[in-house]
Amino acid sequence: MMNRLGRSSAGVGHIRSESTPSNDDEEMNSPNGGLTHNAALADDYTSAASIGGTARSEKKSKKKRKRGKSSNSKADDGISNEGISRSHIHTGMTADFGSKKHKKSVLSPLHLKGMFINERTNLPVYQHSADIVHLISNNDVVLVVAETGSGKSTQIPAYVHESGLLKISAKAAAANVSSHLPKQKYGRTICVTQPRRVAAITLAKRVSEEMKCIPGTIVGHRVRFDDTTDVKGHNTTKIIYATDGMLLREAISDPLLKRYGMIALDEAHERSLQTDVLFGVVKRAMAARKREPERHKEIENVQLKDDADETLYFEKDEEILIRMKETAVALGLPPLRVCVMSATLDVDTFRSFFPGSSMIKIPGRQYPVQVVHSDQIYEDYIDAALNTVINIHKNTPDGDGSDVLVFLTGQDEIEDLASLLKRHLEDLKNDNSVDQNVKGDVVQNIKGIGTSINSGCSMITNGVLICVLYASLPPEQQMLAFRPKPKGCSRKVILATNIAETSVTLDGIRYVVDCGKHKSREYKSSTGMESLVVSDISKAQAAQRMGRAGRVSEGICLRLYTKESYDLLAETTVPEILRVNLAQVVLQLKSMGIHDPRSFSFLTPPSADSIRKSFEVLAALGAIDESMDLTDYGKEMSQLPLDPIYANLLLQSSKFECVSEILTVVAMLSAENIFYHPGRGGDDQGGLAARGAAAHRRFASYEGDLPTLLNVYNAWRKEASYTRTGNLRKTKQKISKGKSSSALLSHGDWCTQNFINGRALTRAHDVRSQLSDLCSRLGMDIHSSCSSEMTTFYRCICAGLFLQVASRLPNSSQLQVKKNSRYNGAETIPSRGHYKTKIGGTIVSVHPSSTLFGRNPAPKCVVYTDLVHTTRMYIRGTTQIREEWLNG
DNA sequence: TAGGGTTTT
Repeated sequence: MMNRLGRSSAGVGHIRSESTPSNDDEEMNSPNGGLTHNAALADDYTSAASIGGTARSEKKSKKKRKRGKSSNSKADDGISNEGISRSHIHTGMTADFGSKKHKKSVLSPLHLKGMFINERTNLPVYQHSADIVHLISNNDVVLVVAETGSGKSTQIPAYVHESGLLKISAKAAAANVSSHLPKQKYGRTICVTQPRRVAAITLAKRVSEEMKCIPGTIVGHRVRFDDTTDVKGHNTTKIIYATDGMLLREAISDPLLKRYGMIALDEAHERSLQTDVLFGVVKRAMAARKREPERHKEIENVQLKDDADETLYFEKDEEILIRMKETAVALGLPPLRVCVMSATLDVDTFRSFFPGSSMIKIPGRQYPVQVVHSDQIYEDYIDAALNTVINIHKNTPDGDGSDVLVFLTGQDEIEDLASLLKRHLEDLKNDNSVDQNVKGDVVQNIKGIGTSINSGCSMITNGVLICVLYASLPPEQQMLAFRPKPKGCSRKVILATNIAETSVTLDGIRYVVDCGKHKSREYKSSTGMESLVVSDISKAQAAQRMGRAGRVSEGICLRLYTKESYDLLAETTVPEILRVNLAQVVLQLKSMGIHDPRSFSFLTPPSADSIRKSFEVLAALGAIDESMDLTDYGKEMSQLPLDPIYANLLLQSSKFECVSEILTVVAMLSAENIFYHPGRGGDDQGGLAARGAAAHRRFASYEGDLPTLLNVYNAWRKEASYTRTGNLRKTKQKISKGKSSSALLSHGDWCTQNFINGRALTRAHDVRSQLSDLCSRLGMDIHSSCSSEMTTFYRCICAGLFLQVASRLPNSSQLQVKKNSRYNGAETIPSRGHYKTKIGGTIVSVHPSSTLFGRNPAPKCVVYTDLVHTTRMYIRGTTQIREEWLNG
């Protein structure tokens, strides 16, 4: 840390302005056709650019901005070079229009009902509204490539709805098949899927307002614990914004997705696990609802080997598709239209997945962002980030719209940089003799967050508010980054993980500092081992980070890596489906009637090994039988929105008569980040880390982490009924209607005192209620409890997690270690404190966050919830068991 | 001796 302080002159001084990239439209975010927000900002722009420190870069940046326009329009044309249907931005015409003449270029404003007509017609997407509707009406699949701010997510569903397209096609379909059918009830609704809850909720709200309807009538959202659709009756909501996981759930009971006439898969470029699975599910439904009687060529991406079983399964899947088609015909289902909405141009992937799809590109409404790469490779990017931020602060005007967003990989780095920045800003203050009273004023002016200023890592120094932002930070401390700057504070510097890439939006950011790294989860199916590794981001992520500087005005993105390093980055992020344990996905697919997930049409097929491993787990849990068919038990498991391991644990609890306790444990495991661990990295004012640890110790169980989670939940509930009895009763009523309890059960003080994440606990509470309902429906007695008879509880944990057992190694033996490992050249180390996993035989240690860490004597045998590789191999979520329980 | 980010009838 000290060496960082001592090297304050390095950093941005070495960053030079890059010449305009001529063939890379990610580099410059264009001013778009007809929208000019940029001209007036030229002065600010050059002064900001001068942080490079040379007259050369100033001149270049002016030139660059000019060239940026032309280079971008070139890039737009470049799309058609991808071999996709040609799309001209200014007309929106595409070759897929075929012979039909296309006259109207936009929907008449009269077509747009409700409020915000001006706002709606000013959006870039409006210029293409008629084209989009036309494309959607004439193609099964339309790919809309549009950057942030184009209005695609709010407008396209509304255009389709307002055009009456789905009504017409439904009627037509009914007429074609059997005219005696009553009023068409299928295929009338539009579903827009989102990877995140918040997005689904806010989009639905916004579109309701725009269409001047009460939320839940024509437009509604459907996310876990919160469903505002169909308030007026059965299937009355016509535009549903749902999380993709929610639509996936729906597909389990209705693989034909009968209700929907169009499904829009938004944020497709993010390639989240659920969106990826949904691609295949939607494609299957589409194939089944297609009107042409082609029956045998629908399933693609099949890699058949000379294996009788696999052929058998393929035939089974084909039979199922034929049955789905028969159902679709019998019900008169109209064809399913699909609209894929993506911000990046990974068109080859989408195109080969949906052959014959057509595409349209719409400009975003982003201000241009100048990208500056560093001219050297930094070994210590925290140091480089520190100096870059200090240089920005010293050399650019502050005030509104001058905030800085720094992307780092994790909490430690963030806290580290926060304390370094604080010290440097204090030094600056002493140098510049800034008004010493400012700091005091500022703290007084932030109402309701005084405690966070003192207790967290966020702080105000020299008129600069340093905010930290990462997922496990309690919400009240996250809020600091979103609130307007307090009086007397001229600049905000936000230090964030990739939570700020997509999950949250921050206003007023002008400078983005990007370290070029992120932490990502990887999964090895061979060992069942997860690892969390720091790795390079992709170009798509770099563009996403850059875009955060151009939301409200022109911005600057400073990359702490060279242009050469940038060029070597992968184009897109590895899809999640290639990086995670697929047991739950495979179970879901099986329960949708897909016999062999290897024949399932994945956008990017996961490795056969990964699927085989999932099969092994499902077989071991009894979810599938020898012929790989779903068992009754497997069907029950698929009803529970849990990883199959936990679904099994929960179902086992009936036998042990401790359903109540296991419900709690499983719900707590579903909610991440229950414990808040403050201030390890930064300077720890008032011994926060120690206070946090002491608070957590009060809940610790001698037997391990799962009983500890039980203790936390029970303590929280006790607190809840003690302080808020009235509200709690209300909450229960609310939950029974399927609504979230988060508004009423926060228990902020209790959580703060105990360093517990209140939001996570509230979520666990919601999950628990949902799981209770589901268990009741499965005929379980949800009130069955072992009360103080904890041995039954541990036996149940053991029966549920029997695949995740590790035994202590004898203390006397020695372990071989790899050369150049952290053990300083030693070839063997004492085996003390090490465990060996029962399956896979991996040598692991108990994770330091576990209550069993450092316990003396260490338990002989444990079950664990996670096997992770970080700095070394760890088991987390450990609980002591007796080995003999494993046999019965 | 240490936890990127989502999400599920």
